[in-house]
Order: sequence, then C-alpha cells, then structure tokens
Amino acid sequence: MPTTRSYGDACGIARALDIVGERWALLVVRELLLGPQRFTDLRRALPGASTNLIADRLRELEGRGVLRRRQLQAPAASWVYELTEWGQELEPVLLALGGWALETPLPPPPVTLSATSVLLFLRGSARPDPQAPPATYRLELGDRAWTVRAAAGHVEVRPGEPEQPDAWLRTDPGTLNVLLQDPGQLDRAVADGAAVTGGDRPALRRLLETAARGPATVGSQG
Amino acid sequence: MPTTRSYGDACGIARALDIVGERWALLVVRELLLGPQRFTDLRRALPGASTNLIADRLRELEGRGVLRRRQLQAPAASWVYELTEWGQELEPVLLALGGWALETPLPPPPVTLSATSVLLFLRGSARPDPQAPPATYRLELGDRAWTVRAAAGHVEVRPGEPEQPDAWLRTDPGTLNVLLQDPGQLDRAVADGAAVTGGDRPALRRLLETAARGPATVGSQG
DNA sequence: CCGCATCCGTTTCGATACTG
DNA sequence: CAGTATCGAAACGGATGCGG
Repeated sequence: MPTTRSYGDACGIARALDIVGERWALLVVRELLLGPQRFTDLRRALPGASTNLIADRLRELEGRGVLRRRQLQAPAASWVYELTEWGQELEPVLLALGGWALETPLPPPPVTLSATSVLLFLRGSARPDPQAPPATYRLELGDRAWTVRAAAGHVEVRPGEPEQPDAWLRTDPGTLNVLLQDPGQLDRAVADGAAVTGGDRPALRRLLETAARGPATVGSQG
Repeated sequence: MPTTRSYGDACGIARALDIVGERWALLVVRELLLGPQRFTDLRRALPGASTNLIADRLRELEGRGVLRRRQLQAPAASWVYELTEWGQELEPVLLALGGWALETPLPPPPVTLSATSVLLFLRGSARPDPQAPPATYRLELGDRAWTVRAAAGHVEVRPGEPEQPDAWLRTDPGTLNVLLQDPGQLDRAVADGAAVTGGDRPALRRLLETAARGPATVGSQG
C-alpha cells in the first residue's frame, strides 16, 4: 500500500522529499537514469529491497509523475518502467548528491554495486579528448547487456544490445568498477576469469582509461 | 536511539542516503543552511517532527560529520547546532532538489513554512543589479531576528541581530513569502497588521522587489 | 523554559512465501 | 516474469516526564 504521509511544509525541499523522500525511492530513480528497466531488473539491481517495497515505490512514483509504466512492443510484450521527462531532471541532483557523499570521512559499509551505478560513474567521469576515436562497445553486466558509445572522450550509455560493437566486455559491476580505477588490471581480470573480453582490445582499454583519468563522481567510493 | 540501517550499496547516491536519507534529516540540514540554530529553533521550524526525532537526527548527523554541536559564549551559554564545512556543501544539492520539486504537477499539501525556507528563497531569487544601493535589514520572523544585507542585487542572510539596520520588518514566514511574490501587497499587509515595518520603507520595498524579479526557486510553490 | 529521554500506539520496512 | 500476501521488527509520531 502506497505511502501517503507528507511533511506538510511548503518549502520546495520538503515537497521534493514528499515525492521522492521515501526509503528506496531515489535508488529506484537512479536505476532508471540510463533507460527503462523491467521489474526484475530493478529487483536484481536493488537486492536489499523487498519486492513489495519496490512495487510500492513504483506505484507511488508513477502516481506522482516521476516515472511511467509502459508496455514494450511485441514480441517482448513485457512492461518496463521509465522516467518521465521531469523524473529525468533528477539526474543532476542525484549526481551532485553522490558526489557529495564521496567526501564522507566515514568508512564504507557497502556490499552491492549495481550496473547502473558503475555506468553512471563511467559516463560521468569521462573527460573530453579530441584525440579519442569513436567506438561502440557491448558491456554485459549481470545478465544484462548495455550499449556504450564513446567518441572524443564523451560517453553515452543505453540499456540493450549494440548493433555493431567494436569490442565487448563481460564482467560484474564490482570488477568493472575496479577496472575503471585501474585499467592496468584488465589483463589480470581476464586471466582470473573475472572478466571476458572480445573484439578490439586496445579500444576497450581506451574506454577504461577515459574514465580513469577523471575524478570519482558517483559509482564507487573512489 | 539513532538509526543505523544502511542500503549496503557502494554507489555514492546510496551512501549519501545512508547519511542524510532518514526522514527529517535533510530538513534539519535545511534549517541550518543559514547559520547555527538551537534545539528549540529547530523544533519551531519543524513543528511536524517530534522532539525525540529531532534529537535522534541531530545525534546521527553529528556522528556522521554533517553537523556539530557547539556551546555559545557566555552569557548565553546555550548549545547550538551548526553544519560542518562538508555539511554546508549540501546547500547546492538541496537547492537543486527544491527547484526540481517546483515543477511538480501535483497540488501542494503544505501547511507550514519555516523562516529559513523563505529566506533561502529570498537569497536565491535575488538577481544582480549594479544599480541597487547597499542596505542592511532586520527581519523578525516568528520570534527570531535575522540580519539581511543587500547590495547590487546580492543578498546575504544571517541569523541574529544586525548592527545598524536601515529598515526592519516583523511578520511571519507565510506573509513574507507572499510579499516576495508580490511586493505591492506590503501596504495592505501593514494595514492588516500582518506585517510591521520601520525605518527606510523604500529600501525595504527594494529588497522585496529584488526577489520578486527572480524566478521561484525553493521557498514556496511559486 | 530549554533540552532532551521515555513510553506507547501506529506506520513503514524487510524477509519470506505464495500466486497468476 | 511480475508482482501480491503475510508477518515480525524497526522506525515514526505524539504525549508526557524530568533534570538543569
């Protein structure tokens, strides 16, 4: 049953918290920042949240205009959740919030790391570089494929299969996060079996290095 | 008893919510954005929060490095809560969050409006204006005095008494919010007894107009 | 009066089980 | 796959108590 309590405060900050301040709500939004997701994708990305909680939050956020529920085309015909345009405008706010937390003096308690978190970090930490040639990548993280397009140090990320990837990488979010901090570990990760790659390996390396050059912003504890 | 649960997620966004994601926590931070406040000030500004909740949040936020507890000089000798430098860095995040909420299609449920909310709105909506002469104001809102300094369309706000105010205004946050939307109602508010003014009335009017020229950002529902 | 701590009923959360 | 149902635990919210 959806939560209905309000701070009863006219301030914009309080009103924002009335809308997205419930527990898990902003993490659901985070998971949708890079594109539509199915219920099960969210469930996997947020293993700490129980299914009824996710269902409640989705209903609330839909009713409040932050996201919408949409049916995919046949033959898939499944339902996905996607941010409305207004919901998408939370992106800079969330990135700023994540950046703020990186300065915490407290030790990190973390256990999980979602694909979206790391990909937001990848995209956010990429720095413009006119020299960098364009390339398309296929990233497979936890049973889900992502399309990454990089050009001139700018990185785009979408859920789903790329058409003609130059290179691909299959790993888990934690390993990818490590590789983004230190691309030099790519060979070792492959040797360990923690990562599997294919296609244009130098191009893959350039992708990792694009991010490694930037400062930590969201994905990890830097 | 302080809350201790965590999302267990390495993402910066999740870690931020581990720190300031508990109910009322960000509204406590909001109240401290303009300067230190005593427990009772917070209690009055957040009438919807029970006193034990406020005490819990203050302890948690102190332990997490967002704010600190400090003893004032004699003869006051009372305790105040103030943001740490790191806590103060939440300001742009909160203002962005508040700005986002103003676009909500949902009707406002609000009942209360704190002095800090309106003053953040005043300060944030002021627009640079080289013509505007400098002035100092005393604003009294709900039994508490604030110092406002305006110059060239830039507005500074601090809690406490000004030294030599050019003008003063005593009213409640809701009335001040209305006046910021429409300074033309100042005369009527004074006639109603909803506001009491003194000193340089034209200067006061300029202050209200400085804000009225800008777009709504945080304080009200615009 | 200020600054909490304690008590207690209600709401929300979180884990697991279950259904179309 | 995409949720709903159930239930104990925790957090919230309001009232009251209490030392300084």
